[in-house]
Amino acid sequence: MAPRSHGVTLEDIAQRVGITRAAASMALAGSSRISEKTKQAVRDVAAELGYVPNSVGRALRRQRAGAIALIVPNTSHHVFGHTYFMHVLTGVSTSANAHDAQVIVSTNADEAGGVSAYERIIRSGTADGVIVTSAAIDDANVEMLVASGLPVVLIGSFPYLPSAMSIGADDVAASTLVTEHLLTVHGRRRLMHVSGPLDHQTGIDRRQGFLAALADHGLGEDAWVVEGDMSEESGAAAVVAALDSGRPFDGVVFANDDMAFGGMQVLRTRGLVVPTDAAVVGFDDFGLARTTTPGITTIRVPAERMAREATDTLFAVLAGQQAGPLHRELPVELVTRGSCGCHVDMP
Amino acid sequence: MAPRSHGVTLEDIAQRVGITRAAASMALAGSSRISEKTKQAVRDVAAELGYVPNSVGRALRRQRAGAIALIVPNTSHHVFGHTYFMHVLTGVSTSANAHDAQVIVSTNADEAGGVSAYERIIRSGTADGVIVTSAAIDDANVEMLVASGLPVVLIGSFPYLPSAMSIGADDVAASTLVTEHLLTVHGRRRLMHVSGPLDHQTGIDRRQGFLAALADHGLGEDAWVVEGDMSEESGAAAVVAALDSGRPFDGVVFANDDMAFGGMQVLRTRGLVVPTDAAVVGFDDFGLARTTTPGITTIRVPAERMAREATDTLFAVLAGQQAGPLHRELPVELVTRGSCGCHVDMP
DNA sequence: ATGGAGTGCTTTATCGATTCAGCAACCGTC
DNA sequence: GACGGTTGCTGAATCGATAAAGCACTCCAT
Repeated sequence: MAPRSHGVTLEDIAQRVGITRAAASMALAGSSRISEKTKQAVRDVAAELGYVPNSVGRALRRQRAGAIALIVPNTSHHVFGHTYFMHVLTGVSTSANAHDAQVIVSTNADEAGGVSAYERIIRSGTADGVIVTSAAIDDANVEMLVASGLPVVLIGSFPYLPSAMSIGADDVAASTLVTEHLLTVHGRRRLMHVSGPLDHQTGIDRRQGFLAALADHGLGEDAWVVEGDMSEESGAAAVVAALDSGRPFDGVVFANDDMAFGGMQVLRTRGLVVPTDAAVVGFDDFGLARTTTPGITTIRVPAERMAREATDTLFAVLAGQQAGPLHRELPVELVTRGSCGCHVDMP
Repeated sequence: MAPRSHGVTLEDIAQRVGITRAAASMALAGSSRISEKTKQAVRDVAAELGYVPNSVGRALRRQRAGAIALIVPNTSHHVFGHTYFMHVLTGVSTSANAHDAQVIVSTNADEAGGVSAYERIIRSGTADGVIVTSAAIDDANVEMLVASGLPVVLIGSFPYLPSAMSIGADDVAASTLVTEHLLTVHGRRRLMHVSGPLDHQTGIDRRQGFLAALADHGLGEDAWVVEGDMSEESGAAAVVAALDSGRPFDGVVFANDDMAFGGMQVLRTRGLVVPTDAAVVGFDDFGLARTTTPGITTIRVPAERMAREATDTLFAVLAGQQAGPLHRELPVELVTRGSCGCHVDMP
């Protein structure tokens, strides 16, 4: 690559003002050891030349990059192409802006050389800390990263990593809540659950919430759970298999909205009406659930807020203000729409 | 902030092997001036210590950051929360990964001090080049950035910036294509167009395409165009106003899918059936159009590919392989669904 | 045996910003 | 008028990696 077009350095300013780099630096930093007259002169010249401190030189000297990384494991590829990620990015970006830091978005694409992207980005000094989202349970990299003592905050729940910092949502309670809704408000009794992948805590917790609700109603005996992968296709496939099995059901609790949408399409194709023949509920409310017909009753996951608070926490760690491990779970909200029978859409 | 936990440096390796930093550096670089034996020793120690080159030191010395920035103007705030951005990020990220570069995502949030975020990020050496997306026509920062000679590639069409590099889609032809579809295939004659904001080239071009199609059919005289802002709400508002005006129409060409969705909801609320009473077409196909009922006939904009090619071009510029200005327009594709009358959805 | 070409490293300088120890000049004070 | 204290800067070192020049030493050809 060709070298970057040369910028204005402190040296340029110093020469113009007739002082040294060091003095110019102190002047711009507002040191009390520099005369007001010189400070003003330096500021004037800096403005005139359009001086912007070279962040690389500064980072080297200060031993911190002024940037944080947002890492998305490639294992959960569907996540990167998902609306969820936008919310996360917005939250991370908002917090980072408030802390004058850059955001580096990184996928865990290259695994060569035994050093994971997680480690590489931190050890290389490119970023001062990391936000990790949608990590699988068996992702050894996350464990390694947390164990290494580098500043990391995870988005999600990681009960098997007690020393990690994380901000999640109360998936279990939320899933119980939405299942209860079908049981209590709509009197459904034969529910199926299409779970997320069970190597993600989200998949486990949402299934757990479903099972807990059934148990509360004495329906725990023969709970019906099918594992999906959060994709629209897997939701559709689960419903196809359920219909073909002949086992009756009057409601389906999907672990996310994408699968719920896929399932609803199959139901419609088979001539079944949602919610009359089968009520449907989803999870996430990242956008899709609002736009389908009928709208999908779901749990609103505050992804942006989770990301923002995770990032705020990361900056607190970087500032030395956050000591021990910390896990927060943000409250979620039930959003009722047409798919459960609550609101009848327009004719 | 507390200093970053100290990493392994070349000095550590050099000491262990019994050579100097410089030799260690050359060894890892594979220089022919270092004996095979020493090279192997250095590689072994580097692996053992988990050495990762400090990207800041390297960037300072090499005078390039090894990172590019993706800038989204805050003026078009709705864009950041839009699915479009995901596609762009995916494309940029893919190309950057292939070039071993980091991606810095930046909003143009802070405008303080007269130096725009655009300039700051480049002048500070944080990024070697910039991808700018969704810039408004009157965004002086983009002009300044392009004029400064810094490596920039724009996503979109910027006919008023002839010296800029850009990759866009042929919005005019595409809009003509989808309008033609309503005119020719579905025999509609009274079309309304809800445009995007006319301070974006996209808004102008899509309107232009609509008008051209009407003119081709001798309907150019009293073309009906309303300006929206690409939001669902503005699409809804445009349809409300149209219905209330009493002026009859049998089809609406929206400049994007969000507005089409908003419009369709209003039509349904007013008891009108899409496409029977009014055909609807959108633009973008970033996800929404596929999930509504009926599905929205639209133009598929290859956002990810645009972003990928824009980023590839940026790297070509950085490598000095791309000289003159360049503007490419990628082909778009008509995707027919239920909202125009082409496919009847399931009962 | 002597100059030229390798070979394999070391030394030194550099990138830009920042920090810390100095060091003049000047001030007031007893 | 010598002395402590301030004011306002300079000089040098540092962060980590790397490029270029330099310097021993070996080897081969003439």
